[in-house]
Amino acid sequence: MANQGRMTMSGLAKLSGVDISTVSRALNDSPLVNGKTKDHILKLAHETGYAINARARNLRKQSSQTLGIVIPVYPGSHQNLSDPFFLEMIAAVSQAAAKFDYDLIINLPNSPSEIAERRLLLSGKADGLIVIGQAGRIERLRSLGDAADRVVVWGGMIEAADYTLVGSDNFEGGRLVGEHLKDIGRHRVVFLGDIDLPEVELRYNGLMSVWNGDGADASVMHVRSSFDGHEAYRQMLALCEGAESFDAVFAASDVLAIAAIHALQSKGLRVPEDVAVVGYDNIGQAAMVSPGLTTIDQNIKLGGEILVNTLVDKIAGNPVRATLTPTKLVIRGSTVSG
Amino acid sequence: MANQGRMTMSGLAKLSGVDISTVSRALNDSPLVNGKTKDHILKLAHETGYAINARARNLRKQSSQTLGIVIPVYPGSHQNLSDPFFLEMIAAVSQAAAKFDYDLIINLPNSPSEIAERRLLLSGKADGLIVIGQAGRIERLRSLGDAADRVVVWGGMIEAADYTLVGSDNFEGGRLVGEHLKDIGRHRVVFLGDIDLPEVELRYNGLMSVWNGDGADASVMHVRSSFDGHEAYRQMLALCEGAESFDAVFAASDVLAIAAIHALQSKGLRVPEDVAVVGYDNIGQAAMVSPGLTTIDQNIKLGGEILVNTLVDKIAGNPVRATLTPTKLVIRGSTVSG
DNA sequence: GCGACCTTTGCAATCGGTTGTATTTTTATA
DNA sequence: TATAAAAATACAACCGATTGCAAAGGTCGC
Repeated sequence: MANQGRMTMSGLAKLSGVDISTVSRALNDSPLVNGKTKDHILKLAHETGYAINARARNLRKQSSQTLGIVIPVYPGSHQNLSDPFFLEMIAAVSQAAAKFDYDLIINLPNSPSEIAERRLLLSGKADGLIVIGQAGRIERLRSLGDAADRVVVWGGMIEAADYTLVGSDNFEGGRLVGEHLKDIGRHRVVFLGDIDLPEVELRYNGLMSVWNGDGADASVMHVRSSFDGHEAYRQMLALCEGAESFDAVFAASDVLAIAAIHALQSKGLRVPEDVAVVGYDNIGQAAMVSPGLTTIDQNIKLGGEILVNTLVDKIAGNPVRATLTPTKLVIRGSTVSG
Repeated sequence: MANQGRMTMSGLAKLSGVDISTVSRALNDSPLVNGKTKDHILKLAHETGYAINARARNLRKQSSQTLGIVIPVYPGSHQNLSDPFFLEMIAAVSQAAAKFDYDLIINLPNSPSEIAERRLLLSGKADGLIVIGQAGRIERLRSLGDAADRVVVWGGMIEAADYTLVGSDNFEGGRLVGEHLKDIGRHRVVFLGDIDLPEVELRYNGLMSVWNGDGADASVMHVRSSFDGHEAYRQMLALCEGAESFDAVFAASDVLAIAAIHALQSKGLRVPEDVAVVGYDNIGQAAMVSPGLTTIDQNIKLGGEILVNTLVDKIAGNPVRATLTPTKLVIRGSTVSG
């Protein structure tokens, strides 16, 4: 029993003695249907456990009430796999999408060359696409063609982008960190990250801007690292073994910052007394590591909402423009003790 | 130009001068179609940038080539929002699903009472569902009815389950931790977690089993905490301020363990010298915090694969049974120094 | 009491594929 | 060359909804 041969609208139509079109209207709460009729049909639908067949509805309505989110986590470089930033972003986007009754398809491409993203769009599995991060895919994003008007990208604002961008103010984030380091009297700063990535470059530029025009009594050293904590750890160990001296580290993400602290401490350096460390993202763990991590909060929740709102607007055909979300500094024990 | 009025199969049929059914078969690489014809159609499809309309295909084939994954992250209790365990699980499931050409819809219910999960199934948006964790929803899972044969749950093995379970061996994980603590001579253990959650209870029981029958020269104290790092932090602070003495903490997750270390260190206790700390999950950060975290590795990647394989089997109508994935201890600095 | 109008319902086309079966064409066999 | 068998293609029904339009029933005013 149960619903083998699952209930359909025409089944309900037969049961209730009206036409299938009336059933459809009733279930969609159309004002065309008489109140009593509607109630009757709704009751029947409830009793039989009927649920509208999304597949049929999607086909007819030429929409799937589904958004796609593409996150560049390549198994080869399985570092970011565990960067909580992504999960927080997924959660933010998912919750924002739910407000519009959109479901969310998550796509973790297996390689930078993957084209699954376009597939989702062209096949109609998703009505729109959110891409997290533009690193390594700027060219491909630019060649989206007419698919571009159903795509929104999370990333730093760059000139070259002719697609819709939403992102936090990376330059300002970097600047805030610089100001803070200046405030606490640190002048020999290590920037840990890969400035070939657009977002990271902006953070770096923001940091540098603090000392521009100033008496050049500060030095910033770039130590290149991907977003892989293990790589950052190795780089920091190597740095400690070198001759350079420094009193602060600004890492391009909290994961890198945590790795840096680990490396510093294992070399006998104290944080923050010997070296102050600042991260980026303000992931949940940032407050829980010891010492607590000073970091930049990107307001991911707001970012996710804006991403979705923007995309929904685009899908509706409304013009949209790039958006910056605010950024703020969160000070904890990794830069200020006590 | 471009594809306003996007290309369809019947468009391709007209272009190539064959019937639409032949086009369909050609695109699906059916052996019924002549090689030359097939090539011709494929070439045309490529030139026009044609992509099969998934909405139509799904309707006709009564399947959507999509799986759903439900993750209980309630915004009210936004703790777990950042637990990297979930992201690693999502990644594992996503990659496993891709092997079967399944896309993945991610659903983060807004409250424990949410029924989005059934909706995905009944509406046909998803062919099957993976539910991560059974805490607080055992009753609802048991009442899935005939939907149960398209659902697989990740969680600890419990008797009451009449749905399909896949999970790591939580009892064994707890036991391994117990053995390790015994090995390093710790006898006054704090268990940090909520043993009302089935998985956590199993870990607790595993831990306890080590000293059963033994001379009861060991004590285990249960300190209740949800999976929220902040709560664990507060609980540990309170514990430190109390009179109880202990030399080890076994936390139900790495996030809790990291929080515990933070609390201990802020109270001037040394890890591992004064208190050894063990976590659970082996998330990416576990190796990166200081000291490195001794923890149980659940092999999430394998877990994700088994979840998907099992679900695909169920969808195909094959009988399946509960599966345990192996578990292993990873020893780092939080229990053994040097 | 009759036409105008409003409310409610039904009819039928449509969304874009898939697939069982019939039909045509080609190849193989005698 | 006739004919059976095989290969290739075409026909048509179908998946389960949505929606423009027509039609039926009912209300109202005059």
